[in-house]
Amino acid sequence: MAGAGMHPYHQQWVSPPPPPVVPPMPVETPTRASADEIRTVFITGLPPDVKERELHNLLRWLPGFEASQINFKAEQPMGFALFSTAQYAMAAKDALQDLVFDAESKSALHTEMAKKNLFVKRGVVSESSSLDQSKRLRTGGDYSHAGYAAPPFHPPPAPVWGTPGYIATHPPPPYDPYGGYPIPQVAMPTPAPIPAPNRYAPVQNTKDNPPCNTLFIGNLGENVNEEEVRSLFSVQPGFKQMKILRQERNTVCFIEFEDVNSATNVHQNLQGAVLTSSGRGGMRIQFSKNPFGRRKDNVNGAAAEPNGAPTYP
DNA sequence: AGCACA
Repeated sequence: MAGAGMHPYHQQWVSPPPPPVVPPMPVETPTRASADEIRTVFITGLPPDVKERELHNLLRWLPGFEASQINFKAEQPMGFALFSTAQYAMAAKDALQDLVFDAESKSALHTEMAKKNLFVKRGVVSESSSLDQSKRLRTGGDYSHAGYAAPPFHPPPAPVWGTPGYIATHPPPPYDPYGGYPIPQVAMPTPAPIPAPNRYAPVQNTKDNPPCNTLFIGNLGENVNEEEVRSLFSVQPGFKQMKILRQERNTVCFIEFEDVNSATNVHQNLQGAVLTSSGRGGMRIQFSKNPFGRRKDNVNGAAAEPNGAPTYP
């Protein structure tokens, strides 16, 4: 017989308030937020030369994002990202997990919930008068997610692969940085579907030239349709101009891009692409011996210099 | 394998 007394259940049980959706009035929320719930994500795997701005610009698109900070004191930068609720933080943690932050340095993020919440001061950002840049906190600022602009991710312009057959590839999955992360559907201008040929054929590309901003297209049939060539290349990112050159038995083509990078992408992505009007196999794409608009080097002059000293006209 | 333009 337990003399426990009365059941302590009273109507005092206030149903827990729903997550803060839209407070009726802009109440100054005291920084000591909902007590102990952790709504901060701890981020490692950032490249050593990461800038706070870079992390901030990545995070600012995530729902509920409030502020971020990087601690550079440790050997490796440690990032902290504060969200308005624990759910948002956990969703963001999952969304960022293993995200390739920097393809160049191959750095992928590792995220976990932080041990402590990121402490947000009140006026922040602009006030820290240049004393210690590393302590400056980046807050969510004014860009709420209401106006959601296009996210800063520019999916790599991977053309929808045809079936290169010789490399049994699957079409790369559409790049989704949020990976199943529930974000409001926003009508985004479909990132220019880059037409790709529907067929690729193997191509032996022996002896190429050093990368440059101009591509040499070989193995085009003699009566390939220039417009078909143009419509394929002119939509590739970085395309500047092309020149088709009809020779006796075959046709070649030069394509200038804005930079070596865009040329290199096309060099890879469209290698072996089959044009219907070509009547050959796949096209062979090489880097041009001379970039567009540059005169061929004086072959029997400068190039023969034994010490390699270039001679200028 | 074929590399122009200025």
